[in-house]
Amino acid sequence: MSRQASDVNEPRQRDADRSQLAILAAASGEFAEHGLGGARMDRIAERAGVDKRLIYYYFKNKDSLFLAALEEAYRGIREAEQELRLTDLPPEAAIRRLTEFTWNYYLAHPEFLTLLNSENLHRGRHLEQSRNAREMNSPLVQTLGEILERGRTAGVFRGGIDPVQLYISIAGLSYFYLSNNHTLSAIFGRNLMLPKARSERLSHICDVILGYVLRD
Amino acid sequence: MSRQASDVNEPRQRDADRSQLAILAAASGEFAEHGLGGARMDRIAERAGVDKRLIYYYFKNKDSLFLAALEEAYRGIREAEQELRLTDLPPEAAIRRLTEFTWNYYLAHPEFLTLLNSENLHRGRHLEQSRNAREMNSPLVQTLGEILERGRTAGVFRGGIDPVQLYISIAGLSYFYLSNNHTLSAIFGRNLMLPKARSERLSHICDVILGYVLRD
DNA sequence: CACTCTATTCACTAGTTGGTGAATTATTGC
DNA sequence: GCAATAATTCACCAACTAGTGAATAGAGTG
Repeated sequence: MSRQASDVNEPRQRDADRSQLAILAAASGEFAEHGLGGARMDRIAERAGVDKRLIYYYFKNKDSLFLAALEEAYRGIREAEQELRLTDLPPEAAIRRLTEFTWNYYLAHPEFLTLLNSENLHRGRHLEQSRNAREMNSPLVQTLGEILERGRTAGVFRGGIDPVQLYISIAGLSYFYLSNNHTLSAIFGRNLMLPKARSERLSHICDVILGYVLRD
Repeated sequence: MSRQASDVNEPRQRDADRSQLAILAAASGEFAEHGLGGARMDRIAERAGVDKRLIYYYFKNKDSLFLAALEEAYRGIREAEQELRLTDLPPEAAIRRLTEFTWNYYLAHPEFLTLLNSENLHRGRHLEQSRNAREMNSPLVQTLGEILERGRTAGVFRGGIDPVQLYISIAGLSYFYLSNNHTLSAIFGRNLMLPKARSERLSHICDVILGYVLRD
């Protein structure tokens, strides 16, 4: 951001970068736990160990802070996805890996799910103002398209699959289970977060997705 | 609730039933639009055309009101599902019908989705206190189990399908697309709510689900 | 018609809540 | 070492917000 961290580890009193990062992390947690409406600026300040005024100094207001947290969340998952190196894998392995990764990432980052839910509750009005939202996410669709094309020409995948539809399905099968696990566990009377239930879910998802893309 | 409506249509000044229903409907809308934290009791009163005090008279407090709205939402979808008469249909047609119904119901009742999202944000703490949540939803799992069994013995479905997993997948494929349509539309740079996109989605979902349940 | 109960309204508050003006201190460039 | 600038703190507020006490007015009953 503004200044480079010095290589010596002397405890600095002032550190713009660290403050901003602390605020962003605190905001992520707070927004994820309480939603945009339920999040409290005072609480974010406290969590970040920073005076509340500083939040407004670096991030204009609550909505801008929310957008910053949201963009950071997308950056996180897309960065992790890039590291999968799906283009180096055979088509079927690539799809399986993406599916498993998506499940595991959501599982490890529940704040990503609730952040997205909040943004959708507000009709995507924050993301609308973000100019780098689309370009941050388009590589994924392109990679997926290439995998599908490779699979099709190799004769292992069926043709005519829309990469966007497929990605939404891969994501949705994990997302819904994890995001709604409390209501689902309640209405079905069984704890869906037990290790056994979770592994059964992942294998079910893989069955569904691979059963769809693979040529019969 | 407390009193029967008279069969004549004279405009009554006082009507406990009508007030409660109006409050519940207004609460549903308000909670769905703003979430639990963002919902305003004053606004609910205004939407219901009722003094705010009346809300507390009939529904203790905000949380109880939210639970009431939530239970009402579940009652709505489960009631509609019962009317599908899935047990009268051949297995494949039944699954297709349930899948299409789920999509269409979510599409027509977006408040159902956001209400559930809110409840999950709050870790299902309202639904936990509801003692009729499970029994309201169990018939669906039973029906689905019967359909799967019929399909399997008829040789058209594969075996070993968990009805809960399948229902979560059927629901999830529609839910995620519709609930997160704003962020998805933004990051993929294409309007997912256009009629063409919607019909493509439904047909994709049917392909995925039926491709999974049908024996190869 | 009076009486009782229920439905509804009115006035009010204690505690928040997002946001800000202005002072203050550390850091950095000169 | 001295300005200038950036980072941080402090005190404060107007608008809200869930919730309540108490008064009031219909509706059914005898």
